[in-house]
Amino acid sequence: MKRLPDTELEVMKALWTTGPDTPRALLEEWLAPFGWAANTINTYLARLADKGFVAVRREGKSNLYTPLVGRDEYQAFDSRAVLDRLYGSPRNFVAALAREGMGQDELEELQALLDQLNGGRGK
Amino acid sequence: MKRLPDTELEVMKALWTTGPDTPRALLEEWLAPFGWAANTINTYLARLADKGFVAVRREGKSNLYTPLVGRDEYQAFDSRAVLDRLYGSPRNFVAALAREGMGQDELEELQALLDQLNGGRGK
DNA sequence: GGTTACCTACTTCAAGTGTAGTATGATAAT
DNA sequence: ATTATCATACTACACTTGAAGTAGGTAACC
Repeated sequence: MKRLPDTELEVMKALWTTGPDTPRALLEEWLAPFGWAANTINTYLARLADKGFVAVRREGKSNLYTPLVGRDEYQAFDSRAVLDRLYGSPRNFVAALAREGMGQDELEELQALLDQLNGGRGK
Repeated sequence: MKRLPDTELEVMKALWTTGPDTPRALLEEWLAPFGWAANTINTYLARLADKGFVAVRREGKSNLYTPLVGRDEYQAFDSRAVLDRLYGSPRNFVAALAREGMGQDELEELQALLDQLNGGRGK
């Protein structure tokens, strides 16, 4: 797997949220804020298809694109790539966030998750 | 600040580790594993200089490059960019790592950091 | 049944990245 | 001085990414 560029990732995020969908619907329902031309979405979807991230199927007059890589799967891959690239360990990553000023809410959320990850394993 | 491409980041990592240094020394001492041609380093350093990440100074017969952006500073910026791009919160990022299989050691390190971040704040 | 509207496939184009070659000037070695 | 060496600045070039334009098919419209 390879890391996706920003724009393609945005399209994937839309697909992960909505499930299989047409370019037009994606643009109107999820990607409107980017202000892309209709064709632009098609370009990104074609590239994602090339890379094997989505499948294309003809559905009536439009194409229907289906994600082939799940959000969880991609995140698992990407998060590890992030560490390898610059941080080395989860600890260093979170330390960097802390320096930048992690919100109190974020900190608590994280703590809760850690408790769960550890507690789940039974001490 | 903008996120750096992989190769430029590798050069910055070398500079962060070694401090101000010449291209040749960087290549031989830190970047040899990449097998780059000598000129390649120069290109990356020139690009980093353009972007304001390093300063150049003439030192005898060679150039000496000094990092202008600190590792901590860059990491603080980058880590937040990572969240914005895909995860939304530290929690989600760590959850992704956990799915991918975080090591026991990594987990403990992280837990210790969290204790410290929280404990330091009293309570 | 020609025009309109929409859709996709293909092409384009500029900027950024990965990687290095060439030209040129200074230095060191004969 | 002449030549071999090395460092730097500039140039090159293929590939990727961000963004969209164009061409050509099908369906709907009147």
